[in-house]
Amino acid sequence: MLRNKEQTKQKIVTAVGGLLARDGFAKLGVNALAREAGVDKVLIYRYFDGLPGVLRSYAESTDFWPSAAEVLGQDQAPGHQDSSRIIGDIMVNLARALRNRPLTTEILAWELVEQNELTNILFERREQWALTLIEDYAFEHGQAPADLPALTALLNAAINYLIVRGRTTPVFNLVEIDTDRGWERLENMIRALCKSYFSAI
Amino acid sequence: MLRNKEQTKQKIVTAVGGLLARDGFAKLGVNALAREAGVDKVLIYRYFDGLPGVLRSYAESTDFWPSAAEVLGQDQAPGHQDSSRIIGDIMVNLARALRNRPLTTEILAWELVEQNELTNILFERREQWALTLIEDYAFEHGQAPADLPALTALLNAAINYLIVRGRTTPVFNLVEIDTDRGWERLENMIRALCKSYFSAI
DNA sequence: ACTGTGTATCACCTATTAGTGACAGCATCT
DNA sequence: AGATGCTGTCACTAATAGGTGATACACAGT
Repeated sequence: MLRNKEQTKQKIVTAVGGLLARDGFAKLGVNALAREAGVDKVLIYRYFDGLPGVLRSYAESTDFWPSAAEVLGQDQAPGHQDSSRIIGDIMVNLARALRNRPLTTEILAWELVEQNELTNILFERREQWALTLIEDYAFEHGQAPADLPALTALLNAAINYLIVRGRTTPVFNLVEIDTDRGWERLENMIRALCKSYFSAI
Repeated sequence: MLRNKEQTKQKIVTAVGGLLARDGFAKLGVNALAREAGVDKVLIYRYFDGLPGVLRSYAESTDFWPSAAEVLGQDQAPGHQDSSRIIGDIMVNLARALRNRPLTTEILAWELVEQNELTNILFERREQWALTLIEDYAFEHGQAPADLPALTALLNAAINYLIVRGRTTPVFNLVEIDTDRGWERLENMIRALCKSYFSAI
C-alpha cells in the first residue's frame, strides 16, 4: 500500500513485461497483471482505463523493435559497402536482434493472433522501419533493385516466423531453429540469397 | 436427438472445421463445439475422451497439408525440368495451395500459439513433406545444392508467416498480402531468388 | 410385458475471467 | 476540527470455461 500514484502506475506498466516474459501473452489479463504488480486490479481501470491503456503505456516505455541504426551495423561508411551485402547484413542483424528480444518475440506471436495497442504500435514501427531502410538504400545506390519491398518482406517474414516458431518447437523443415548452429545455416542462406540475387540483376 | 453414435461422432468432428473456419481456433472449446454440432457436450467426453480426441479424429479425417504431388505440379517429367526452377515452382505452388486452405491457415496460426493434436500432426506432415521433397530433389539432380533444407525452411517460413498474417492485416513490409496483386510480387520474388541462387552455385 | 444396454439430456460443480460499487485510510485545505 | 479529495481494499456480479453424476428415453432380447 504505497499511496503513490505514479509509482503504482509504474509497477503496473513494468509488470506487463514481467508477465509477458514469464507466462506469455495468453496469460496477460487484468487479474494476472494486478497479481503480478502486487496491486488491486481496480487501479488498472482507474489509472489506465483498462488493459489497452496499460499496453499503450507499456509500448511507449519500450523500444521493442530494433532501430534502423542497430540493424545497419556500426561500420557504415556511406557508399563504401559492397552493395550486394547490405540487405543480407541488415536481415542477419535483424534476426540476431530479434533473437535477443524475447519480449518482442512474444509480441510478434501475439500479433498473429489478435490486434491490440501493443501489436498496433509494433506494426507501425515495423512499417516505418521498412520504409526507412528502403528509402536509405535507394538514396545510396541510386536505382533500387527490382521490388526491394518484396525481398525484404519475404526475408523479414521468414525471420519472424522462425523466431516465433522457435519459442515452442526446436525444428522447422529439418533445420534446428532453437540453436546457434541452426541459425548459422539460416544466416548463411539469407546472405547467399541476397548475394546471388543482387549479382543477378 | 439422433440415437446414432457414428453419425453423432461425425457431426462433432465436422463441427470442428466449421467452427475453425467461422470463429478461429481461439473460440474452439468444448462448449462452443457442442453448440456448433448441436449436441450435448458430454458426448464429446464420452465418445472422444475430450477435445484432444476430437482434434485427433479431425486430423485423420482431413488432408490439410498439400501433398507433394499437388505442390510438384502436374507437368513433371523427371529430368526434363529446368533445375533452377523446380524449387521456386514448388514454393509458389505451396503458397497458392495454402492460400486456398483457410482451415490450414487457421491451424498454422494455432501452431504458433499452442501445441495440440492438430498442430502436432500438421508438424509431422510438414516435416515429412520437406524430407520427401528434398530426397526427391537429391535423387533426380544428383548433388543437392548447398543446404537445401535451409533454403526451403526460409521460403516455407516466409510463406507461412505471410499467409497467417494476412488473416488480420492487409500489409506487411509495404507489400499487400491480402491481394492477388501483392502475392504476384511475392511469387516473382520467390522465383527470382531461387533462380539466381541456383545459377550461382 | 420386463429387463438390460446404449444413446442422449439435464443439472450441477468449481475455477477463472472482466468489470463495478461501496468503503476505509490518509492528506491537505479551510 | 471538519470537510474534501485522492489512494487503495474489499466484495460482489455476470459470463464463460472445463468437467461430472444422475436421469430420461429408445430399442434389443427374453
